Amino acid sequence: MKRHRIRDVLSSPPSDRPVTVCGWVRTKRTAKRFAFLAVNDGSSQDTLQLIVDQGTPAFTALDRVLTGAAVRARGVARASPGAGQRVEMQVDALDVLGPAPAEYPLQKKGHTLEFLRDVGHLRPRTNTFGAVFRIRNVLAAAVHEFFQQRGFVWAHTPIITGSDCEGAGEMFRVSAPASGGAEFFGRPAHLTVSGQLEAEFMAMALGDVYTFGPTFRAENSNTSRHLAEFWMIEPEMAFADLDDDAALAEDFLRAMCTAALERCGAELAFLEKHYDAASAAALRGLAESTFARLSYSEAADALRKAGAAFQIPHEWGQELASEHERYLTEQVCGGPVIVMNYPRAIKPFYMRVNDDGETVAAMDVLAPRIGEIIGGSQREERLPVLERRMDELGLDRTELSWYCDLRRYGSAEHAGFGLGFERLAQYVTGMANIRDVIPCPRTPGSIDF
RNA sequence: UCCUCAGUAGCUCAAUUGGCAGAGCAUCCGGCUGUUAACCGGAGGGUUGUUGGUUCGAGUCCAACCUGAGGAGCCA
Repeated sequence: MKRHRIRDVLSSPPSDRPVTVCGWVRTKRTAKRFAFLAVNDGSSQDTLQLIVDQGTPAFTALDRVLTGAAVRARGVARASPGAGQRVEMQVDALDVLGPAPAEYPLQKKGHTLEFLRDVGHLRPRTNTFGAVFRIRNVLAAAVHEFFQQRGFVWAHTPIITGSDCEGAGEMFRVSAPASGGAEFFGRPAHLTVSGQLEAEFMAMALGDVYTFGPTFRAENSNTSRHLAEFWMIEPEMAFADLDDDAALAEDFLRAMCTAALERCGAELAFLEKHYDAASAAALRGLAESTFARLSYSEAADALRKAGAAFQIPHEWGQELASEHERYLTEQVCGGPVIVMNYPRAIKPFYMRVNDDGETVAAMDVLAPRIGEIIGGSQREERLPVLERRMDELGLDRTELSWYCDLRRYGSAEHAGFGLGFERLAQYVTGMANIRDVIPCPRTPGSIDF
C-alpha cells in the first residue's frame, strides 16, 4: 500500500500536493458542514488533522469512525487556516480499514499508567507510549552507533548458559520436556544473567567488544526499577584499566543523552509536559557536564558527615543503600557521579584487587533520581589472585576453568561495565516505573502480553 | 520476601459521623460555519475487587483472600 508517513507530511512545506495517509483515529469532532479527524500513524508525536466536508462519501463513512479506528485517507496536504497546526489534509476519499467499536479501551482523555499496563497491547497507541518507544528505538540505535564508531565488535553472547555461578542473581532453569527427564544439554541449563564472562573471552581476542541483548533474573523483586527480563549492554575492553572504563562510561552516557536530544525533541517535550521529570533540562545538563568522581572512601566520608539524615547510617565497608546513592548524586555532587574502588568484601570475585589489598577496581555511575545506572570494574588478570578470590567465595574452579584459561594464556589487563538498557530508558524518558519503558514487562506474577 | 496505601459506571474521580450511589469524559439522540483532549441540550449505563462478619441499616466498620501502587531488600 503506497502511503505517506504523517511525520513527512507534517514536516514538508504546505502545498496542495496529493497525499495518502493511513493511521488510527485519536479524536473526531463534527460540525454541521464538516468534521475534523486527528489521525496518528506512529511515525510522529503529532497527529495530522483531516478535514472531511459534509455531502461527500467520506463524510458518510464517518458514521463508522470512532476513536481507535484504522483509516486510509486520500486528499491534499495544504496550509491550515486553524491555529493549532501548520499543515492539514483536505480529504477526498476515506476508507475505514478497521472500525473500532465503542468498547475500545483508549479514550482521548487521559488514562493512568496502571490502567494502560492492563491493555499492554494497545498502550503503544497512546501519546505517552508512542513517545517512550520511539525514544527507546533511538537509544538502541545510538548504542550500536556509539560502539561501532569506536571500533567495538558486537559480541552475541548466549541466552541459554551452562554456567550457574556468575553471581549476578537467581537464574531461570531451562528444560526440554521432550528429552524425557534427561538434561537436554547434558547438564543443567539456565537463562543468562550476564554476558560478561563470555564477553571477556571475546575481548581477549577481538580487543574491544560489547554485548546488547536480553538478560534474565529470577529474583522476586517488586520495584519500579526491576524486571525479570531486561536488556543489558556490556562493553569489555582488552588492555584497559579502571580509568579507561570510567571514561568510556561517561562518554557513553553523554552520547545517549545527546542522541535523544537531537532526534527526539517532540517526544521529550511531550513527556516533560505531562510527567514530572525535568528530563530535557536534565539531559542537556548531563550531556554537557563532566561527571564527578569520588573514591568509595571519599563517598563514605561524605555520608558520615551527613550522618543523621539517613534511616540507616553508612559506615566504611557497607554497600551503598538507595538513600546513600541518591544523597551522593543529588546532594553531594548535584549530578552524575562515578564512585570508584569499593571494599573487596562486597564485590564479586572477578574484580581486580587493588594494591592496598582492601579494595577492588570497581566503579559505579550514580545518576540523580534512579541511583546506580552503570556498574563496572577492571577484571582480575592475575591467575593466583583470581583463584584465591574464587576459593574465598566458595566458587567451583573446575566449573570456571575456561574463565581461568584466559589468565593462563596471554593474560592482559581488561575492564568493562554493565548497564541496564531500561534503566537508561527510564532516565532519558523520565518514566517513574520501569514497566513503562519496555513493550512487554516481565515481573513476578505478570506475563500477560 | 517485608512494610504502607489503594480498589465505586467503559475511563478519571466524588459520596460529610454508618443513613436515597453522583459528576466529567466515552457511547447513543439532537444542535452548532474552522474545531484543537471543541462546545451546548438530552438519554441509557452500578452485585461499590471477592468471600464472610458486625449492625435496624455497610461504598464507609472488622477478618481473610485477590489485584494494583509506593517504599525497603536484592540488583542492572
